[in-house]
Amino acid sequence: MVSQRTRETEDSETEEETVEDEEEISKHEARAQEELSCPECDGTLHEQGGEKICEDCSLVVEEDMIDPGPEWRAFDSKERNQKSRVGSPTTVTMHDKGLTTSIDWRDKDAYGKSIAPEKRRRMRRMRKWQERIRTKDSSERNLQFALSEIDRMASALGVPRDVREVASVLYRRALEKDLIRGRSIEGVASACLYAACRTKNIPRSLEEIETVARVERKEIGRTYRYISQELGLKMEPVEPEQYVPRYCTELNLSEAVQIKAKEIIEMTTEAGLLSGKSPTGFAAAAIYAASLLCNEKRTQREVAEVANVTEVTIRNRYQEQIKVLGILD
DNA sequence: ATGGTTTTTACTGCGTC
DNA sequence: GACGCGGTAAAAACCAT
Repeated sequence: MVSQRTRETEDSETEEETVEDEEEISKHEARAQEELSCPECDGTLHEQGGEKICEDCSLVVEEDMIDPGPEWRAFDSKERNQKSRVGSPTTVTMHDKGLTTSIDWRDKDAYGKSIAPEKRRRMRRMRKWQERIRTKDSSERNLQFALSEIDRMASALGVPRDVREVASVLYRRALEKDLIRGRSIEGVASACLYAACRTKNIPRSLEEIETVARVERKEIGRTYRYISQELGLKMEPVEPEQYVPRYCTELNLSEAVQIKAKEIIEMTTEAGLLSGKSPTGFAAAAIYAASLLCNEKRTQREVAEVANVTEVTIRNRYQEQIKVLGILD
């Protein structure tokens, strides 16, 4: 009831020196994107949340893209030179951040010559210990399993890599703070992924997470709330707009409907209808209404299906929305 | 634990194709 | 008659206290 949305400026830590370089980077990105244009209207494509979206008509051109960019961030050109690149980048999605030393099993030296017998014994011992250290204790194995689970689920949902990284970091922090105790690894991993999606503005609803997770929604939600509180994650409520492009493409609706739906959401949100309501249902109702207005009607059932809400919810939101809109138009 | 709010479940009636 | 749609009541889920 009091969940009126708080528009906070998040991440307002803009340091002066970084600015020009950030610009340079974004210019570079823009150039890369200009080569591609929308098949429908030749508009510029814009990458957002693992989806390629046309800026003009909001058509989702490509989903589940692979993020080819570097996983590190460069804050100035010096740093960028340093970081780009020798060897594989470190990644938090591996339990040892991919930094393991691996010792060859062959008893040969760097020139391929056999190693003297007395050294061989030493090598063998080192190898053994290396393996022991790699998966040191239960928490390491725990992490290993959890991170592979996060990766599996993220792949199944088709979320980009940076989200997985965030999820991995969250899991590590949860583990450090000993928040896993008494909870299933699966549950915490799912919750971390859900949280990561939200922080990265790539909305995947709990329902969607549930389809790939091995735990039920209730537990994911409960665990999510717990860890987000314990880790001090400041989450803003999900904006209904974020669901619009995905739902619309799933329903084969045109860009006009998307724009209309977003309009409806904006106007009705102004009027305070969103407060306390589920963003998915809200978006679904707006899409339904927009589909009617644009003569591309979809049934309530169809919309309800893709949005994972019931028709009743759509009806209720829809009624409220058109009531407000009726006064306005 | 409790109470208030929202969503879901289940069911009914009405109009249309 | 099947289907879409609107409405309702009761159960379930959710959330803050």
